[in-house]
Amino acid sequence: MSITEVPIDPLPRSFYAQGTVTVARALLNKQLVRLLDGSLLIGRIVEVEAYGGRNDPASHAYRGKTPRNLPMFGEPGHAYIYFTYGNHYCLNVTTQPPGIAGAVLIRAIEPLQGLDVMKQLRSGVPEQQLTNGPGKLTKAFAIDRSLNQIDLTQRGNLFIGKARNESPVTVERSPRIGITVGIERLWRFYIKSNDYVSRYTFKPGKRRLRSQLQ
DNA sequence: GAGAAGATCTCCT
DNA sequence: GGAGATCTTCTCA
Repeated sequence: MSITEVPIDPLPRSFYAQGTVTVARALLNKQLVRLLDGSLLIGRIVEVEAYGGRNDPASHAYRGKTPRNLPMFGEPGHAYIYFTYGNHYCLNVTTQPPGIAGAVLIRAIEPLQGLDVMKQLRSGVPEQQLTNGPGKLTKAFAIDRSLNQIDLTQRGNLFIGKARNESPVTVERSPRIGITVGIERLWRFYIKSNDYVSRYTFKPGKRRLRSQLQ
């Protein structure tokens, strides 16, 4: 399989240049495409979270520009991939015009193609748990920092496209998961009753003090 | 330079 | 449901 044979066209830059919450909602039901050593991996996006800029205390961009969050301030439609908790990568797509921070975290996808490769990369976990979490999906799709800032509007090794026969879905919203601030905003969006959504009960982040660990 | 926190996952009880 | 693993990033002195 070469990249030109993939039957999905990348979403245009104008799609990502909209408001972050608008893009987050619109990304549901779109397809995440990964070309890995000749294998094609495809998953349907079923859960996302929107993160803003200086006005969003839960966002990496809240305190301004840093080396890590630079992609959030750049051109829309690029990948922002960061490493967290010493173990996991998280995949975001950048939104908003250059200079205005915004990104959408891809929290869960439904595997559609390339399941054998995903199972290998995830050490044979059950199918339903292959990609039902931000750290899980990046591992199943072999997404790491080498793909940070990649242009998702081009037919590269990673992009997001629209299915030709996209069926309508019911979207639900909730507070974002794993954060301790900004939980009053319902900026998490997911497809109702989908088996691959990471969780259906809201759980805020836990603030752990080192002194409490000892 | 040191200390603290973290957009998570998995194992164990 | 709780806690440990693990290490990058950021803040503060």
